[in-house]
Amino acid sequence: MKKSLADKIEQYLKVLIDRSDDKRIEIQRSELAETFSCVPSQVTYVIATRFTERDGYYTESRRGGKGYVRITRFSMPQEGANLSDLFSYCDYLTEMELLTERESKLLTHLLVNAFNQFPAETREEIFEGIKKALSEYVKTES
Amino acid sequence: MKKSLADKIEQYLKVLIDRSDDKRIEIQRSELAETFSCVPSQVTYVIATRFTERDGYYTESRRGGKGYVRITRFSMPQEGANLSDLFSYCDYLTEMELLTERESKLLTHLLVNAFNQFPAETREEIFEGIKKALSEYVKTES
DNA sequence: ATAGTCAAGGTCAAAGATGGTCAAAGGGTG
DNA sequence: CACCCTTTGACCATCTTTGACCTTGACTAT
Repeated sequence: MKKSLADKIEQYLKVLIDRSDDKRIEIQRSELAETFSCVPSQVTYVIATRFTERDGYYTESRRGGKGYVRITRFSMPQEGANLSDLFSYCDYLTEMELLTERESKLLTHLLVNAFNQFPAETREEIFEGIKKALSEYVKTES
Repeated sequence: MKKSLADKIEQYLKVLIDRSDDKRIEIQRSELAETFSCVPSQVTYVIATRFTERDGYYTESRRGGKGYVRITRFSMPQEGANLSDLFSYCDYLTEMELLTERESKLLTHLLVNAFNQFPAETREEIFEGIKKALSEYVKTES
């Protein structure tokens, strides 16, 4: 897939967050713009479209000298999904009104019942795949 | 019988999919149109008529800068039975009004995207499990 | 304290870049 | 000829990139 500038900046920031100790980074908008040779508002755009609460992030910022933008990931990272993780993710999506009660119930039913024949590690991989696909889905679907 | 442009584009895409690792390709509509010296909507036409769900393909796209069209083949000779089975089962449940359109779409997305890291046999088992759990679900839910 | 200056970040709308839709025109085949 | 599939193009929807203008906060000179 060809990556747009916005995609690249998004990825860059997500790697930074992954590497951070507390899933939180502070950047300077203009500095990042400089790094990617773009206008500062491009950074604002990326944050506005890819680091929303829906996506599991919240942001704070301060203007003026020594300003910053802080991004914190509050939802679970992609790795190591387990059943209860996915449950809370479903709950979360339901609260955000990205899934209906019924949809959440359907998913929950599947999660509990559909994969019992697999060993624990396989199930974990399955859950991980579902989680990723689910987060893609809610992004495009509302 | 003479091969139409649409036929050529179809063949071209199918070769690309065959060669791909995961039976999934991403193209740019306008670029492909350029390659075949035709209007972009020709590509849309080919995809709409020859890469349907019935044919065993699933497509997604994104507009705007660096947009793309992604085509996934889910129906490979050996494993196709199950996934397309599940698809038609979803369709069936939707027609019976046991699932909503949106629920069916959500499931379809998960089916196509969540399990690509697994080998075909595992996927088949997964689909089987899902099908069972799904049929239980709709029983309890009505 | 007060006001001025400058260095951030924010907003918003326009322009650019793709893909989608639909209906009309074109062409081949029975 | 009639029908169906193909080809085109005008217009639409969505996502990205850019830039002009606005707001805020820290620091400094008075």
